[in-house]
Amino acid sequence: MPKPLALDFDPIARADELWTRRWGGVPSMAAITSVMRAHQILLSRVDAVVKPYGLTFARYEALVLLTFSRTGELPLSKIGERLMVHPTSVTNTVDRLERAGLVARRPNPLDGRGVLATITDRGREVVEQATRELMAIDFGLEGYDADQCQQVFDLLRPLRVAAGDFAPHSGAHAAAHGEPGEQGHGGGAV
Amino acid sequence: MPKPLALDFDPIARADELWTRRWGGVPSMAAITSVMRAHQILLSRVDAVVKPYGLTFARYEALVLLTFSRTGELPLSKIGERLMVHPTSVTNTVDRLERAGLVARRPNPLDGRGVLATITDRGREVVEQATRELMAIDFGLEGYDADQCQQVFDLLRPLRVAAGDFAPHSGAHAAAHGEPGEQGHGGGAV
DNA sequence: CTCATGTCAGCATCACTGATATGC
DNA sequence: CGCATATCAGTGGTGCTGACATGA
Repeated sequence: MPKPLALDFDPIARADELWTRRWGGVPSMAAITSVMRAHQILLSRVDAVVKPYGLTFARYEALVLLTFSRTGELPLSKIGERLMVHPTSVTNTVDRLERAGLVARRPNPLDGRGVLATITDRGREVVEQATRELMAIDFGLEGYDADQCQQVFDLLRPLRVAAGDFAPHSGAHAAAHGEPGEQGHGGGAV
Repeated sequence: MPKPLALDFDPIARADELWTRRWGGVPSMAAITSVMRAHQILLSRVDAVVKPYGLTFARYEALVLLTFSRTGELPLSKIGERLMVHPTSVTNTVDRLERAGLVARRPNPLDGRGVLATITDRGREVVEQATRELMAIDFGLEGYDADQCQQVFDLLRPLRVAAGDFAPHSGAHAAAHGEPGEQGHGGGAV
């Protein structure tokens, strides 16, 4: 469980030393590799928790998003927009959830082209349970207090803004708050 | 290029509001989704830069690692260790690089079981060029100054330590420095 | 007609499991 | 012998392009 500790030094720090000698200081290299590795660690943790429910973190996020809607259903296009995933990925995600009996598809009565994904009762149960478990491990961020989590959010927010994810409206309200989301790691920006 | 701005609100911030109402405050949710999205943005940026060279960021990292070794060659096992990727992934990565003529394989003279990956002259040229381009865009972190990059590194380091990536040796030396690395997003820890 | 929505086929990358050959 | 070093086959998840049918 402790995992033998592969290295006796920080590989990112080590690489930076060599990098600096060769190409000069590049602080962004340490930052991006840190993000890459953090993503990998966190994803493997949450995926492991959610796996027994036949879910991946991406599918879990979609399910959560549905519980956030008043009626428990959303057009697939909305899902893709909020989760920032490619339309074809939404189709795929909903396919899996549907086959697992966690959501159902039905035509959008307001738009003949569209399709609504509706969360089922079983879907709601699964979300509740999985969420409890995920909260129990702080979504993989055990050891990080509220302030540190807030720092992560604040620090990475400008990147999302720069990528055009959303318009940083008037108030820096949200930023000064630090609020989690059901969003994700889906489609490509930039 | 500016990308129409999909949303007029921060989806992560929005989700947190709803999340808080439903399950109570969970600061880690905003943090993890921020990391997920940041990973996606950065990866798409660097991959785009490196693509013309027939590389992915993962392969680029492996190539850089080779240039860091005195002789320009490393056992595949070492590569996997430093890049934190699964052995089978290393085989795959080296396969691609070899087919592209950027590295060559040869048996390890010191260990009959092992294989060395050696960077070729062309591999060195490609690394130089790709690196120049990546540095020009700050590895996707344009807009982040040295201090902010350092914060990202510092903030995520405890997570890597907790995952058992390495033993945080005596001095907080490295941490107090903030150094980039060629590391990555390979195999799973935890 | 143009545009949006969703689906499908297909391709590339990647992580991992399990089995295997080889050598320490 | 047990263990380490690759490799190979196969699976699953994901992301994207291109093409398409349908309807606003």
